[in-house]
Amino acid sequence: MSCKRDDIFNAARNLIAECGFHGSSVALIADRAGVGAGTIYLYFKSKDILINELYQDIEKRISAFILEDYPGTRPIRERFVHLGTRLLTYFIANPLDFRYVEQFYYSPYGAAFRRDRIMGEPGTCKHTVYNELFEQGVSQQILRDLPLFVIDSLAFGPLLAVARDHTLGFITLDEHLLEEIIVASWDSIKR
Amino acid sequence: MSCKRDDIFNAARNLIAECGFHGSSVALIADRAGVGAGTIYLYFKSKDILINELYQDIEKRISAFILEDYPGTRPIRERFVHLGTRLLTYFIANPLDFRYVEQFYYSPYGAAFRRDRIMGEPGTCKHTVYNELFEQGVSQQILRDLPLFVIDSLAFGPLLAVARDHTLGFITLDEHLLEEIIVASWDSIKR
Amino acid sequence: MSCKRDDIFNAARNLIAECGFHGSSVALIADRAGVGAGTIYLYFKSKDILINELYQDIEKRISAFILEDYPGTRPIRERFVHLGTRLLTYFIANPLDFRYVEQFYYSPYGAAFRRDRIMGEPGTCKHTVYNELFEQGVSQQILRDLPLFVIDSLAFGPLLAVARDHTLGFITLDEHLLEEIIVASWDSIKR
Amino acid sequence: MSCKRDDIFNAARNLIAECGFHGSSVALIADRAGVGAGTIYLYFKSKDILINELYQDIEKRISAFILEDYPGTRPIRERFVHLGTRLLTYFIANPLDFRYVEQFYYSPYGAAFRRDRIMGEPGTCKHTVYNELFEQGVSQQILRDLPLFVIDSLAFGPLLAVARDHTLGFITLDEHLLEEIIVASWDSIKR
DNA sequence: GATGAATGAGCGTTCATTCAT
DNA sequence: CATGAATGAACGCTCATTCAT
Repeated sequence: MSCKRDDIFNAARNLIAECGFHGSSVALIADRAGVGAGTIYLYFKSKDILINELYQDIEKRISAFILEDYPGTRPIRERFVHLGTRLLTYFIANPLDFRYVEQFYYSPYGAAFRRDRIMGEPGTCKHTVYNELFEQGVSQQILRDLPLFVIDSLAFGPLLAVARDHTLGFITLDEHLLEEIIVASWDSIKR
Repeated sequence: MSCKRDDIFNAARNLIAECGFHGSSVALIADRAGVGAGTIYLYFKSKDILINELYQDIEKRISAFILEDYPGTRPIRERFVHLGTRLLTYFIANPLDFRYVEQFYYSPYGAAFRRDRIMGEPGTCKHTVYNELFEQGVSQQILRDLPLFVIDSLAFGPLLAVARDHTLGFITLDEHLLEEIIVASWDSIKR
Repeated sequence: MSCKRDDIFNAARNLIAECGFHGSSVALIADRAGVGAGTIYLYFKSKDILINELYQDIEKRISAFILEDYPGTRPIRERFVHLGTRLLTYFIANPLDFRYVEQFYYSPYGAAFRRDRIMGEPGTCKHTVYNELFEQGVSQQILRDLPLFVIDSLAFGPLLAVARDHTLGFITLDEHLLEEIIVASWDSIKR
Repeated sequence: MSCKRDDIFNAARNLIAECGFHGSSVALIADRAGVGAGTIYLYFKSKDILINELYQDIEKRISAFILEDYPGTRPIRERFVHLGTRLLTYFIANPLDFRYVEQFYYSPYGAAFRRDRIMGEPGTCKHTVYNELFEQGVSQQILRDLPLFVIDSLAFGPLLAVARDHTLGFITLDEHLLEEIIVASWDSIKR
């Protein structure tokens, strides 16, 4: 048994992942979700809001997945490997989520979203498990002494790039390759 | 003295960099370029063709810039540092080019463009100065023994990520920071 | 009680009859039909399709009208008089239908339509009640021994011409005049 | 040696005959005429005026052709046969003129043109050689006692219809067939 | 005279959104 | 709650017309 809100989420994600925002009209999303076009507006005030809430929904699921069995008290490196591995694993298992996130991230939607999130934070930067990890790593002199944003980019930039190669079929990420990539990523941030 | 074609290129790049493809109608581009809407069609057969030619134009300029003084006969590492540094330097100096390229790259335009380019190549993969460098690096056992696509992603994924942070104003890339980032990137691909 | 599809049909016919295809934009048709411009596309995939379906609709109504009480077993002459009279009567009663059909027929739309129809026919030429009549007439040596196309043109060329004069107000076709014209037309095809 | 005005006339006639008014932009006409687009406006105030003047030009040439050797003092029938034969002969020899005239005639251009011509006449109807002929024919009780417009339509309706069949390739008008058609046409107007 | 680059109103069409049912 | 017919503003694009050269 499914609820219409989820049907809409799934339809929107699949369609946008495949066809982009431009190729995904509300009517098409409604069609694929098996609901009337008007119904979408019962659950979301506008298409933009649907797009944003869908992103946050996926983010939440990703977050939940990578935090499963998170070894929060183990060494920095082990924790990083866990997070990186889980993230890549998630994207490999859920290529549509990856495609959607990517489309969102690099569009004006993503720019606005990030700007809002950063503006909305009272502290110096958003507080996530990554940031906590990187902050500790820097202060313990395990990671390079670089701004958190930079470490973030060094660490996840390559992971997202290989995830893209994988979803586009340019490479096939097996467990072994995945491990090597995580290690390489670690080597770029560790002191 | 300016020519209308360049005015249109600049207006399109600036507007799309800021507002995305969706938010950049032909009328708006024409307005900003200070020309009539019809004039755009004197220089470009369609909006799509304008978008693609603009991308190729920027790519050409980037390519010319990073190949200036390229030390093609020096060690792998030095060559890599040159390329990475020049690339980031270009993006810092031309943030609108970066925003445009990024939007293009992750949109259906970019997907189609890459598909065409890969299909059009007779060899196994496109031949660029990067690939040559990475191929040599791998065969000389200076770089990790990973698929070229992966090395590419490891090397440039983080560079593009920090360029993004910079253009969004999250960090400020000075010469020193830039150097550290390039080194970090090198550390993730070197053996 | 009216349905929007019919409203659009009527508005399109009236406007095109008066102003031609060129002078009948979708916006104008929608206006006259009392619907939004987008509504037209709920009922017709494109303006071209609207134009073609409208023609076929009128053709069907004409066909139904002239075949009413058709004395299919009576002499050739009587049958011809029936068909000619009914046809002219229809055009007199529905001058907008006549103007539309005429515009359609002599435009590229009509050329394409006839081409398709002739191509689509398995036999040597389209089978209509006219052709059947003329074929019989020729083989029974009641009509001149001329190609069917020619008999067709001899018979209907003048009828359409006088219908045109009537709709333009140059003449007024009363019952008596109509009868004389049909007889004249008959005289040009009979042996 | 050719003059630009004639080049434009020819290009316009050929293009419109083939592609209709809709498919014949000023730029295309200029191209085919081998002149600049602006040049057309040196010779014609607007596209509409070009179209109308072109029609009148063709009409004049047709008129000149059918009046060659016109046996103005011979019996009505002979004169009619002359006019009809010459008219059909002209259209067979100049199919592009026929196609143009036809397109013009049945479009709003033609309707307006005829209306203007009739309005412009102080007498009951326009004075042409046809009308003179038909008037005499009626008053001498050689032709049916019908309004001139009707005789006109009876006489020329079928001729134009067979000319159309010929230009479309449905029939081939040789000298013999042509003669039979003229006779048939005569039979419909003669008493 | 002759040009053709430039224009912008207007085209056919799409689609996010609304609302009567 | 749910619908989908209806909307009209906005889209990409065309083309008759103008005007600086």
